[in-house]
Amino acid sequence: MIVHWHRKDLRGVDNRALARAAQADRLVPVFVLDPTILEYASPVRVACLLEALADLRAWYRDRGSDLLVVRGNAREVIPSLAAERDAARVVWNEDYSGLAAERDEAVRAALEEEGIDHESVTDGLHHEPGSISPNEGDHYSVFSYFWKKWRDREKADPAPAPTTDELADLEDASESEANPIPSLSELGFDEPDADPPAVTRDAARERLETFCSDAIYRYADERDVPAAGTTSRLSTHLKWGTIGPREVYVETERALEDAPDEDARESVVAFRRQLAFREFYVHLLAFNPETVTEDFSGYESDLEWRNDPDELAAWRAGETGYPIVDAGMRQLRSEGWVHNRVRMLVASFLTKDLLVDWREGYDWYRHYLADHETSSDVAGWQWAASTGADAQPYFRVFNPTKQGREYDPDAAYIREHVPELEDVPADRIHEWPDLDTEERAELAPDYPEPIVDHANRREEAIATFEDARDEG
DNA sequence: CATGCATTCGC
DNA sequence: CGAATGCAT
Repeated sequence: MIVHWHRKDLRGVDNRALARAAQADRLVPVFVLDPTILEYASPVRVACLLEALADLRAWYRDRGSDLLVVRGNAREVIPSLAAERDAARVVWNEDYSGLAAERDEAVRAALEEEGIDHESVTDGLHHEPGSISPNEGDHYSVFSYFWKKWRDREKADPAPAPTTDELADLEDASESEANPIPSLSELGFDEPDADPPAVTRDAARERLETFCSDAIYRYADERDVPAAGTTSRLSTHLKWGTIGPREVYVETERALEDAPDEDARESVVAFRRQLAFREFYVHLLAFNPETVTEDFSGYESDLEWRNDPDELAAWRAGETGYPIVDAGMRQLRSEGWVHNRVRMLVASFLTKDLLVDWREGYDWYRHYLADHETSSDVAGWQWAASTGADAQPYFRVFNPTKQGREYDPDAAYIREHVPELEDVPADRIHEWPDLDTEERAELAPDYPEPIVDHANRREEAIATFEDARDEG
């Protein structure tokens, strides 16, 4: 038999390593709850993980098999489990992010020491790092060139799910009873603040099919409007692997065929472009693992971050007095998810207006986002901070007031997340930082005063970045 | 408000 | 080869 080690591929359908192994021998699926990995987790993410595990276990049990859930260090658990069951091979799907890549190297070494065969394949993205590259060098650092090649390259079909016959019969295995999926508190985590949508196969398929039959056709026009609900919301499923990238792409092909007009077709392509962004960032991190903590493109001298603890606390709490910033920061806590335009805008506010080191923002996202991916979040934060691979110019600073007016004209998104402003008219909300203090107190006595003046802070930020550029 | 990246052009 | 071009969530 072959051991399939599940990691960020919590599904039986469209799972490449699983499908390949199934052709060779009976499968024993296993997931390892590794304390060294859990150290970097957070309540909301562990809650998602446990839900997805329970769902996957049920999927296997429906097929007369089971998912073994083992606690311990993967480098010990995987070889010993393979040896105990006399497995011919251990297979898994690649994870290119820093910590996982290190762990996998250690597991490979341990397996080799035991003389156990192993194999890993690319599954979480269409084109693996190194496969899309410029004429010279191993990866692109500018997205548009990457996109041209990604878009035109042929995509694989979804991988078939293993049949009942291909799965090891684990129905009576005492191991299954001996390794119940632990609870959040058993793993030492508090209940999360957020209550994110279900991380299950049914929820993932439902989301994908709903999105690809309707909203995808308006995606190009509406994706930047947080109140419109036109984004796919597939990020959490892609992160945990409750949906496979090939499944998603196939639905975009169907959507393209069914598209009513040229605008709708372009909209489908606009969505694919976002799928490509995700893969672009995986490549960037795979070839630049140090950028998890280091600036991608450094300035001549270190950036003089202000790092004011009170301002950071206000940003975290969603109490900055800038309505759309606060809406985003509160959505983060309540949903474990934030609309992407708002992610960019709150990131700009933290790194530019408040001049707080992007790593602080990254850590906060890492704690609260159910869909946190090292690759996407590091790249996103560094882009916002103008330290990224394809950084926005340092002098480009989001204007939170303009962004609010432009993308949330009716203030529906703001009001949904900032109840203090529920009864304040949209035009007042959008000019909030420019109103008189008395008027603000009258309109929304419980809502905070703006903690900074954006115009001043913008100037100061640009000056700070210029200083870092010139000296050295 | 710049600059660097990736490609294509021109010598 | 270097210059010119197009372009950047």
